[in-house]
Amino acid sequence: MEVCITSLLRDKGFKVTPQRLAIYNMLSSTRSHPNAEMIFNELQAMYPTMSLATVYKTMEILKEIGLVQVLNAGEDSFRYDAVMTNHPHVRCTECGQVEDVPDINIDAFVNEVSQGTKYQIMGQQFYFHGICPACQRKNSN
Amino acid sequence: MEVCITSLLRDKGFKVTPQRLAIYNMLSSTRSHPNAEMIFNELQAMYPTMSLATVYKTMEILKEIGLVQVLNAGEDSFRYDAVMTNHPHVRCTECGQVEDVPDINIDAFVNEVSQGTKYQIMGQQFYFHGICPACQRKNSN
DNA sequence: TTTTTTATAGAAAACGATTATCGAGTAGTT
DNA sequence: AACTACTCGATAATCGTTTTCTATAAAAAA
Repeated sequence: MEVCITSLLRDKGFKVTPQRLAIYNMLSSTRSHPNAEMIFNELQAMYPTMSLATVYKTMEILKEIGLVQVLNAGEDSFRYDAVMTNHPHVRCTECGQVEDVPDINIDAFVNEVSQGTKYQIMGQQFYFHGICPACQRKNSN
Repeated sequence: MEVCITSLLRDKGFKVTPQRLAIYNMLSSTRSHPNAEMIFNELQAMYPTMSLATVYKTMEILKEIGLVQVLNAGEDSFRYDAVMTNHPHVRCTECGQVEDVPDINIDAFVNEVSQGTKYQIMGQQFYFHGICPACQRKNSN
């Protein structure tokens, strides 16, 4: 991982800095699909001088070199995901958490759309919203 | 249509105003999935005193009474659609236009996800991005 | 290792979409 | 017509994100 991001950055003419490694490591070791502010807060303890602008600029670079994808789950801020495989996400409308939708093969559906439209399809994003198990339990009490 | 929005507004305690009718009529007679500013610009000629804030406030109400849905196609602004059936959208990454994906039945796919997750699914949005026919032609020249 | 070059980090300001505030005016009711 | 509550439009505020600028750190050159 470390090697991967290091060489990828260098190859594209970007410098390898502690901040970039820290941001990518934090993102690739969580499943919470954090937004910029969540990443910033998480890194505060270890990197007290980290700037929110640095998070944004780093995400821009990581997106450019293909290490993260940007999620837009219908909120007012963007979330980031270091898992680059194309998978649907589901957001809880009560607690706001965003999770992966597991064990779903989207290829057949994507192919159907690709063939049914005259667009040259380059990618897609699927977002579901609903109520997560924890909030369902909370509601039934 | 006119009757529909009029009674729906009244039933929910909202007043029927020329601005609200104009905004809804404009939205329901286009396929361009405009954002607030596009709606505002479109109505400038007929309603020169229309405020952008009024567009936003009206969209909030129309969403609440179930006459429009909000689209989030990965841009920095929201788009609006007066067609309430759940259908995928595709955005051209070159010219930025957003179109409906026609003739696609998403029910089977939605059901598969609903059963595969522990969430109580309430809705979903599918966005594709690619290059539209016009831009493909433009590129090949 | 030292020097030189160039990109970067961080602070602060700028930006843009959206929302809130408020006073004057209008819709719907009596 | 009169009354009440809601709404419009102008403006300011908000908030996520981007830009600007300068000291500094990373990489290259010497």
